[in-house]
Amino acid sequence: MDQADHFRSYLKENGLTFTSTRNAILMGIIAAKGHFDADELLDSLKRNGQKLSTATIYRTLPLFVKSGIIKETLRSRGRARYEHVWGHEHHDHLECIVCGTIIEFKDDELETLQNKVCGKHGFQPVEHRLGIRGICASCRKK
Amino acid sequence: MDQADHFRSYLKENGLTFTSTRNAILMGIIAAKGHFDADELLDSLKRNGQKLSTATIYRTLPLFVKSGIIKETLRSRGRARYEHVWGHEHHDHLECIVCGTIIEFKDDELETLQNKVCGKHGFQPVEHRLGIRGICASCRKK
DNA sequence: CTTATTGCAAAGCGTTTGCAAGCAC
DNA sequence: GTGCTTGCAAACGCTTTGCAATAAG
Repeated sequence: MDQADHFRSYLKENGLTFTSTRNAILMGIIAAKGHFDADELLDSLKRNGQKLSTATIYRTLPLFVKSGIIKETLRSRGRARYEHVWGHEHHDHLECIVCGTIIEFKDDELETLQNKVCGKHGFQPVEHRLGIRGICASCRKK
Repeated sequence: MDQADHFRSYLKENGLTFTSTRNAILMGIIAAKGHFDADELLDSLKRNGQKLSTATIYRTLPLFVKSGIIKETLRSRGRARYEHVWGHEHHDHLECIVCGTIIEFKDDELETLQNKVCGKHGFQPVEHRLGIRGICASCRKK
């Protein structure tokens, strides 16, 4: 089952409809390949000739989050950011404070250790966000 | 040197003044013992009879951040949250999505591992934020 | 006197919502 | 038809800013 099907069933289960607008938004999410915010998504869809209002974007994004297609990540410059998770492995971020580049990484040991910490506190993790800010390799050279 | 002295010198170095209003805000930060947001800080100071406007709070908090007295943490419910770091050890957060409780923890292994990951990418970390959201022990029992 | 600080009110900005029109089933 | 969707514009909530008054050195 691909993500369009998955989204469709999520909607059906909740008495909602898979409209062409929602399909267009899904295409936009896929096209974003990774991270985006509401405004970027809206722009990219409009540039492709899609008729769309901000209200619709803001009303639709939570549906994609609830269905597990995307998830919210750390906000940046005052805006909520989203990450396409369907078909993408979980990863964390290194964010360069000089050039703004975001490096994605995944470290199993780190994940394991986090779960261990949760266990110590009787805490059942649902999701985590790890963002490390610093200076990337190429900016350090300069 | 205590934090009031430290803040005072930070201000002096930047041609700014240590006013009684700023002193009151510092007292409020200390009294908050841990985490707070602009609104909570404003309220607590006003309750104690301090005359203070929102504009001043918002203009002053960045000074405390830059001087290293406090730092911004993950926002919650749309508000920027701050954490008193002067004299407090670094720690990360477990945030319960049911009751909202924030559990602080510190894990050296986790820190070490994070630095190792940074090393792998030639990345020089400046700060990191790890927030794990999930369900706390007491909410799980219910 | 000169420069920084404060309060007020208004503006900003991302996000949300009420309402009426438009679609899907 | 009934109920979900959409766009528009207005509302919202947190944060920022312009301006004039005030305080500090």
